[in-house]
Amino acid sequence: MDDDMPTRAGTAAWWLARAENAADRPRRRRMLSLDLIADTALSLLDNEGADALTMRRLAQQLQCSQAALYRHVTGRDELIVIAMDRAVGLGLPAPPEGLDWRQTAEWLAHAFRDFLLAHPGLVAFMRGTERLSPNSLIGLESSLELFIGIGLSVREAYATASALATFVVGSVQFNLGVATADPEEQQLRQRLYEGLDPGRYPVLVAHAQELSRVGSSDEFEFGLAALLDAIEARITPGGG
Amino acid sequence: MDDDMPTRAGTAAWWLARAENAADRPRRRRMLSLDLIADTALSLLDNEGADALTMRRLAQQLQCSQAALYRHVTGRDELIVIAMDRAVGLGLPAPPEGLDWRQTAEWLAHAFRDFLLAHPGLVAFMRGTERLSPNSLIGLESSLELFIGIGLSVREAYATASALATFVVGSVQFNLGVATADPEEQQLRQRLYEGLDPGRYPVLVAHAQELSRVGSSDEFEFGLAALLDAIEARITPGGG
DNA sequence: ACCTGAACACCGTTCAAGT
DNA sequence: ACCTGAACACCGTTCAAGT
Repeated sequence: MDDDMPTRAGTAAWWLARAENAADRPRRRRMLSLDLIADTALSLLDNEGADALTMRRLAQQLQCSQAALYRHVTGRDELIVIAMDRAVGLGLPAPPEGLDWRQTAEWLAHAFRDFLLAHPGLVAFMRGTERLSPNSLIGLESSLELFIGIGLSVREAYATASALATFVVGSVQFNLGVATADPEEQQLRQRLYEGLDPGRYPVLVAHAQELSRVGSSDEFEFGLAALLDAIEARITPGGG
Repeated sequence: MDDDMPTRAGTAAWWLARAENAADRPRRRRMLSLDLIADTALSLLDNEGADALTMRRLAQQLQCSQAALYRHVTGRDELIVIAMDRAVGLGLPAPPEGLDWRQTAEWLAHAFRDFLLAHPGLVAFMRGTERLSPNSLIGLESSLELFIGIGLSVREAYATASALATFVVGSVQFNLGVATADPEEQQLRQRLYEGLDPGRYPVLVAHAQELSRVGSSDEFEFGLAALLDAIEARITPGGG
């Protein structure tokens, strides 16, 4: 019906259309390719930050005209979705053998978090539009196998995998501009808490120093352990 | 030392400077005020989406010049942080009386999530820069009181409150472009799963229909329950 | 058939010039 | 003392014109 209406990048319809058109996509003999563009976008993000990901700079980096990019990509949004799929592939390596389900989930969560922390330019662009991308689906598939394998229903397994992914990405995103580990930042935070009205913020004022020292890893480890505990409770008879 | 270097909006140093300068901020007798600007920004976000939040459109909406905005705000980033603080204030109403700690936390999490879902234009701008804002600190203070009140340490209480906030915001953000409840979207997702290579994606192919029906609320409710269970385990002797 | 220069319609931010 | 028009240096995207 509306097949010729432009579809927002990242939607199911968009991924479907991509899969169906994979065959007759232009086989380039030139240097410029979608893969090269996506890789260049990622390195631009790493080297110069999120603001540097513009079509102009990308073209400059690739030594082509801006317009040439539009032969491989319908626009900036699509480019971002494709670049994020690549990033997911890089951030989700295969876990080591011989771990039990909990260790596996924990290992993957830490691996992806560490990857995002090492590439802070990426994380601003993770908005769920990459959830249906090939590499995300590989991650989803193995998570589902893992959780169905220990006895969760398909629905539970999906909700579980999804909540874990949400939490890992969300906790990095939500701490992007905070620098909780920097001692100077901590001291400023302490001063901020101490200077509050003790009538309205009694706890923050009373525990200013201790609170200013809690970092984003504390938050992450608590949340991750909580989610894993909940899975464990769900597969233990009498639990939950 | 570097007090006259411009500080990034949302950092502790920035909020500190704001608090200290509160006294001698210009008392405007004109219509234009920071509050009005922030409110207009929020309504622009609601009515026209995230892309519409530009200094130009804001000035147009307020019937002033673009340059006039810069008398109240150092730039767009600062405006966004301030607007997000307003949003947090609107999204975190006081919970009803008579609830126990778990019901309270649950109520607040749902209230904030519902608020974000009702204002999808906002959530893209929540990146943690508003974590130290006045209204966020009000929420933090009351969460800390809640969790310290049931026996958690200060550190645990902070990590708990933080993880909950992260998960609520993250789960909305991570599902922004997904529309999991739309039947048409679900059907497209099912087709996408079904069309995958059964060798590489056996679970996704086998359970395509069921998986395509799981929505973002399933994910949210699982995660929220998990976090609350973990708190409960931590305060129950012998738990955790 | 393929690529590009140049344009279009936007941005955020600044500042000389007005009143 | 306060405000603004107009500019500056950028954007994403398009398309007539080149080879």
